[in-house]
Amino acid sequence: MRGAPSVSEARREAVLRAARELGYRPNELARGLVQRRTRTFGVLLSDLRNPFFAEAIEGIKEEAGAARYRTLLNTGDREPEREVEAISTLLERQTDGVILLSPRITEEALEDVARSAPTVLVGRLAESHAGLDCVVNDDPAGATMAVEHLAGLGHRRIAHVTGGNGAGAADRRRGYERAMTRLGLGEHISVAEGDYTEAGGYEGAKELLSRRPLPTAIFAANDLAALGTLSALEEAGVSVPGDVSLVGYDNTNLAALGQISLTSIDQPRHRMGVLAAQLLLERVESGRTTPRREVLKPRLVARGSSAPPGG
Amino acid sequence: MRGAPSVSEARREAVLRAARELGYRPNELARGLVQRRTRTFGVLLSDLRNPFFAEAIEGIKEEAGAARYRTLLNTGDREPEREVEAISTLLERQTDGVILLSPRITEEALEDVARSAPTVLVGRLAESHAGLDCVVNDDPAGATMAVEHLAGLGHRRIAHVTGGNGAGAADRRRGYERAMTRLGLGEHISVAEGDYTEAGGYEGAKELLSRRPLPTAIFAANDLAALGTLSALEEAGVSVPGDVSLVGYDNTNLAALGQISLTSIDQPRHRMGVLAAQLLLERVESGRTTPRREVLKPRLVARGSSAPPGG
DNA sequence: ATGAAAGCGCTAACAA
DNA sequence: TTGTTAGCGCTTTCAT
Repeated sequence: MRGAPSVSEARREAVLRAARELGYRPNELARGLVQRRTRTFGVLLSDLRNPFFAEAIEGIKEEAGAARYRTLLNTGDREPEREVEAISTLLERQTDGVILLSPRITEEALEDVARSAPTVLVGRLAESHAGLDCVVNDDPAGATMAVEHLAGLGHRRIAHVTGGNGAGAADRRRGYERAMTRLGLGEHISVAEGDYTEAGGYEGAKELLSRRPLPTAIFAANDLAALGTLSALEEAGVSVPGDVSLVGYDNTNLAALGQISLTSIDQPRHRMGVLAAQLLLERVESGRTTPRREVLKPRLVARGSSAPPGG
Repeated sequence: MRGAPSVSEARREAVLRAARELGYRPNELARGLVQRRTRTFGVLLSDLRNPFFAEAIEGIKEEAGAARYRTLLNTGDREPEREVEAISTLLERQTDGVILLSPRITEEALEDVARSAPTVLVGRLAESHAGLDCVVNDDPAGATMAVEHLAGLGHRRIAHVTGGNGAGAADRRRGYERAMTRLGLGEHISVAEGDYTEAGGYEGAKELLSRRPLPTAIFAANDLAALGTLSALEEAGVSVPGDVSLVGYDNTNLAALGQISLTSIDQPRHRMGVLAAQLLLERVESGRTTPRREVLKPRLVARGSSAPPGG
């Protein structure tokens, strides 16, 4: 009898002590089966290598923990199908709800998930609002900030390494293209595919370096891609910010490293995690079903990787 | 009837189709309850910010997946008590076994876990062999390599920033001290506490910088700590490797970044993950109970952060 | 090849 | 306050 309402003190202690001695662990499976809830949230994170998620998860755990919810993590290694599987693993264990951090799964798979359990999507907007909440930073605005920052420094040939089919990548790319057009730099739009990873950024940057004229600035879709870009530039003997300025996205701890000193667009990760957990709690505890969207403001953090061209 | 031995094709298809249409998901809790096994491994990782674990987990997932085992992750944010809780969350959901990646929990808590379920400890050796397997790299040997590398370059005042109470940190520290003594550099032993994080490395390096004479080389207990050390050095206007050489541990992707170019001791992370999963599978499937220890060889990867002193 | 019944470890509802 | 009973969704065993 765990946490029963009316049991004598003596008995409770005796039982608890005995349990401890026997190394008893309650079988949460059985408990969950009868209670039809497990007080557990499932969290899918798209990439264990991206430090962006660590802080978001801290926020989730804080908020969930305060409401006495446990958290279970899983990852699908950025592969849509593996992500679906990873989410299934979570769902089949009857997590009361799931938070999907920047998943790459299709809209269809997303709707399947949302139909199965309360779902909060982070880092990406669902096309259909069907019964799931979204927490994002304003990607188009963030991309615009990056472009305006570089243009403000005097750059015109500003290129972009995308996040491929990653969460929010399309919005960042569109934001870049629109900002360029709006600033009258439409003819200088130059886009290379990446995929939110270091390797992807490296390949994207190589592609950009093969084009002429060379860009004087590059906006990478996230910090990881910016690091890959940095490697490609260095390898090609292109100095940063001397020859090419660079701006990333996420403002992870990597961007802040002295040797990297990457100008980056900050997302309020911790806050996003907290918000995601709150939204999920609302759905699970208060039974809210009307979908909600939270769009947070990004913020540019200028560092050493961006400077006027030809500087 | 999932995967039954003898059901007519027609029926099977019909049922499967209907299930799909209804969005049916099997309740693995119920299944696990009756089968008394869940075909799920729990994995605790100590730090989501440390890219070291990403590859180890890939290895685990590969090997476990091949044997049709699912994987569930959790983290305790490097706090011993939270780790215990995170492991409980895993265990109470009846994971068939757990893999603990560099946990900070006490030996006692570790034994509790091992008593509850098949357990494989990675990154740290258990004092008692009681029914759990260990997969580690040879930390004393790795630390020795770091010291010998630096001494070979001509350094004598080689200091060490520790990993605090982190997994394997004590062994790395001892390896450092012994190697220094063996090389006749005992009087130059200088140790500052860190904790396997960037912040810890930063603080440890600040401490070292406050001592006189300054070291000409620093061996940091892991790459994250080395990054923190790098920040502290840069802040103090100390150039690397000009004034001070630096060696890390883990050889994460961070060490390989061109701007960082950190000499580091490599651990075969992927292999360690594969091995851990294999050991756990042996315990779970073949019922092995005799404990095993796998000690893998580390390897020094020299990069730009280490050079002869006064260079 | 299919249906019926028992039971996994737990909690909820009720009776004593 | 305590003991008893039923049943969560599934698999397994035994009849049919």
